[in-house]
Amino acid sequence: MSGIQGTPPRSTGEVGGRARGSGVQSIDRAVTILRCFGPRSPELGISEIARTTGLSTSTTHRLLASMQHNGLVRQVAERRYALGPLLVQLAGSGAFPASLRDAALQAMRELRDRSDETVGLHELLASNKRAVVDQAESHHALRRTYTELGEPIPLPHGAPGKAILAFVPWEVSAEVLGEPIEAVTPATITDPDELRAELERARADGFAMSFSERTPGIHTVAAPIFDNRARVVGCLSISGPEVRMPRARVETLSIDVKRAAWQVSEVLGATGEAVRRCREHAAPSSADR
Amino acid sequence: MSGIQGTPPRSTGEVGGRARGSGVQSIDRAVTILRCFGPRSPELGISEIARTTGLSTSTTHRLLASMQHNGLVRQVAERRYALGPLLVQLAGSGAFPASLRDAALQAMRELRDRSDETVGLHELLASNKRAVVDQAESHHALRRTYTELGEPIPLPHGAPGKAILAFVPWEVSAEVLGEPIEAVTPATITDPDELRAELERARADGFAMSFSERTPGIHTVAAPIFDNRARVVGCLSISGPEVRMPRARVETLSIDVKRAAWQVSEVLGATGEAVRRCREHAAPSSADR
DNA sequence: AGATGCTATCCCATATTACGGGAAAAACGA
DNA sequence: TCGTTTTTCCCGTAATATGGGATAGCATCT
Repeated sequence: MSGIQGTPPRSTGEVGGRARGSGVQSIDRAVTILRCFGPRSPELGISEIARTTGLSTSTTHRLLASMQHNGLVRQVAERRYALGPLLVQLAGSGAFPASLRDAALQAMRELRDRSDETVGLHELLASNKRAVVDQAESHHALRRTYTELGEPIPLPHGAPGKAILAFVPWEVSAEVLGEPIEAVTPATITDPDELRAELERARADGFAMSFSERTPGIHTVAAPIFDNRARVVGCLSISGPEVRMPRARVETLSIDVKRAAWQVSEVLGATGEAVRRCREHAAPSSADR
Repeated sequence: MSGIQGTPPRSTGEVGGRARGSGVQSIDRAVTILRCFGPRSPELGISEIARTTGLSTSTTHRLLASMQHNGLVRQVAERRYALGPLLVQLAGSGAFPASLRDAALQAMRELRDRSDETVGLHELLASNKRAVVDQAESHHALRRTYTELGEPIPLPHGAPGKAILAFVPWEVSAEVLGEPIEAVTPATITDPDELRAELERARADGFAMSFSERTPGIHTVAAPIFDNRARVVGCLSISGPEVRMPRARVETLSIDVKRAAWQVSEVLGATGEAVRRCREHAAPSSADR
């Protein structure tokens, strides 16, 4: 700890505790610094940053100066730094997938190829319904095909709707659950309490299932997609005929859908923590109910 | 050009042509790479990046690997890179000024202190009107004071409205200009053609003036504020009594308002190029009119 | 007011880190 | 199939970034 020599050997790296070997130290460190900023601490001083990152103040100062020069951070006041305009610039530059469709395209293909069942992309509409916005069709002769692209569908019908409904803010789900549910197949869940329990389960598992609830003979798994503001924006689903989709397979596939949906969420800038917040806001804990 | 020696001295720096001395080379270079991505080229290969930045492919490869590791870029396909999720994450993390007010606060104070006249912050509403959302008052005994905070005001009335109207998409301004304009003072511009000419001028100059057009005895300069999607979101204004605000001073102050408004725009992530696009979209060139 | 931390900034000798060339490997196009 | 372009890997080199220390500016406590 004590500086005996003029210049002791530098620490071998390791700033934030992440694994070694990413290549360029300065970039790691710069990102570590950027990560210090958050909703809880939108502004930071140099030594504050130095302490949380474990860097020396000299280094922190130099990095910050360079980052400021490049617009990664800005000096919001004397001895006060905040995230810089470059980030918002790039985020809004149009270089990002403008639509959910673009963001999901690749993941959908992969998911379809892995399962060889039809993959659906569903989007939450402002009207608190959902619409199928894209599909990647299975190659089987007998397969699910979405003919109703863009058509608004009530959230309580089918796995995709349930996957979305489970993560929507509770004010919204309360509103949706307040209205009577039309039975479109014999298996449709019409009892609000039963649906509530189903949603609770979906929230815990991170996916929802449907066995002929909306279309007779079709079984579906769906997992939600989040954006960078921690809101559900839609979901991915795998659908197929009941002959190929017994409960066991549906449950197996749930792992793949979840992974794929999460992959899309990441592209949209979602973070684990953000989703946690979302989950909490969707289910007012038993405390305040 | 020919590699005579084993390792010739490295170029003295200078990647993108920007001035020297920012401090940390790797950060400069990383940002230069990030800047390569844009609406025109959302995906790039390594050698493509190396060519546009002037870096060697080795260096580019190493930097990219590190940036990918940190989420600054992502590999969208084999040999295809795009901007990474970290950017959207940080941009949406809530560490940014949530409101126009927050973003403008500092600039407003500075502008007020420099001019010692009342500075107003105006926001474009969805209803195609504007509202005063904040003010920094002059210290003079005789000064402009906004009493109507939050009140919707038609865009054709006064300098702030004109500054906004001049940069709004032309569909919108066409709609606003289609309706009759109520005269609220003798100086109000009610002739659509006259207003159109005025807007054209404001678009060219980057600011708008008003001499008792909305409130008798008050002269105002205003300059627009843009966001990271290149949309006008509002404007800053300086207002004062006519005795202190002859045309000459108004014109002088226009420089300060413009600078301050631009400063706010930058905080919101606006870029020069984005604003150029905005300007073009606001004024369909004589070609297509 | 004076004293005492704390923070930001600057400078410098040092060697660690990142550099670019070159070559192999892999993908692409013909 | 072969030639070309692009990506990846390795390595010796020195340029680059590093951390310590010193200075000066603030804020808080006594």
